[in-house]
Amino acid sequence: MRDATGTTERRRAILEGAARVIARRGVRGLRVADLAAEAGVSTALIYYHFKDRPGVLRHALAFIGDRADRYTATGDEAAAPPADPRELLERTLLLEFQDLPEVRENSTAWGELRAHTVFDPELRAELAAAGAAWAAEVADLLGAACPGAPAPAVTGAAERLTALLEGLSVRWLSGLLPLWHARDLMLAGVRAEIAQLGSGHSAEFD
Amino acid sequence: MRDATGTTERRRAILEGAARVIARRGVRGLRVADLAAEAGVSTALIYYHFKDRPGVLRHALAFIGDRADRYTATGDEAAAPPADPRELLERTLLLEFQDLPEVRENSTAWGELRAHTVFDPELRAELAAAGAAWAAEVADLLGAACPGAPAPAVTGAAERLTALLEGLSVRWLSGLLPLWHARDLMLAGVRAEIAQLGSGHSAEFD
DNA sequence: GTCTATAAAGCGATAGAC
DNA sequence: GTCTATCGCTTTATAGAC
Repeated sequence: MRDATGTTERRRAILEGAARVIARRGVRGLRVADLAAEAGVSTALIYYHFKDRPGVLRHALAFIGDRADRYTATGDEAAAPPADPRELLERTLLLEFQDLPEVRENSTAWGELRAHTVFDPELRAELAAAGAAWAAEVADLLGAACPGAPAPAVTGAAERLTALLEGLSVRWLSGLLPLWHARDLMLAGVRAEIAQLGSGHSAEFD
Repeated sequence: MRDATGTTERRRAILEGAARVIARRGVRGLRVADLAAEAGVSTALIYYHFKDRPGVLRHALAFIGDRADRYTATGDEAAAPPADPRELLERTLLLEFQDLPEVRENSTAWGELRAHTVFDPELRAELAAAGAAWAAEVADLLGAACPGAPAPAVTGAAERLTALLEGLSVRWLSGLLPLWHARDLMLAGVRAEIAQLGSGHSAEFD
């Protein structure tokens, strides 16, 4: 029995365990034996399904990326009324600042993926693609919030907001910044960028 | 023979090697044997000088932190004329975006330290202290650039700028963002924050 | 597909000579 | 202070039974 992504249930259980172990110990702290214990299987089964440790990592990070897409996308159908574009943007960005296991797992894994790519370019392509998609989504929302702003300025602002988000996220996850403070700083950052875009000067060029 | 910091030359050579290895493989990728090869000494000598692997890491990170202070501080005496506060701020922040071995080593180690603290709080205190000092320095420069701005708004803007800097830095170091683009985005971020501070609205509160 | 058992390698750390 | 040699634990990965 396979689900939509072609993943058997056993494989899925292992990948869910991997997400939990990565959130707890990091990508580089993941031990195959720990993962086996977490998922309630033998180490041999993990090698059977994923070939080797890098294989586990690749699939786990893809799995985590899919999950993130899903909870990002459900902003549409869920909760509150249409709302204005700015509020929609703020709500989307704040989705990353919630003290829920799934959000922590995704954010932690994402940060790990970035940090790991500094030393090992192997996953760079996937990271670039996912990051570009995410920045484009933010740019769309931002463009809707600032109808008159020139496109390059909007793109730049979106890149800054996603970079800011990750800078704040790692501070929160490492216990250096309380969650509420991270959220406040994120919101203020959005407002500063929107004000700049609305003022008619491009933030990108002199 | 000891230098000003009480470090023998041999110890210093090992720590410089550690900075290089950390820049190449990360804090968690540092192997004592690799470091020994890099520094041209035996592994035993490393244990003789630094007791164990965490000891190497502690001293290496302190060493790297000192070096960073030094090149941050030399902005005063060096190069160009007094310059206005905004330009001084911009120059200070852009110091972190240079393709020089020492800067790469420092930025890489700093990012590693942050990422590592997500999973191991052991170094959290040092990280918090260094981060707070850095944010305060940025806040001072920012305050000088925006004389009328309320202190809490300046503090918040400084926190965002340091978070943005690290978010951009990791993208640069992982090869996802060309250096010039990271620099442009950083400058635009500074300008957006300054514009917001100058406009009279606090970015921190509604 | 899944397990138990184990080989093989990696790595931190120490002993002891010089 | 510095080296060579090695110990012992941890971790990846495979063999082979079921």
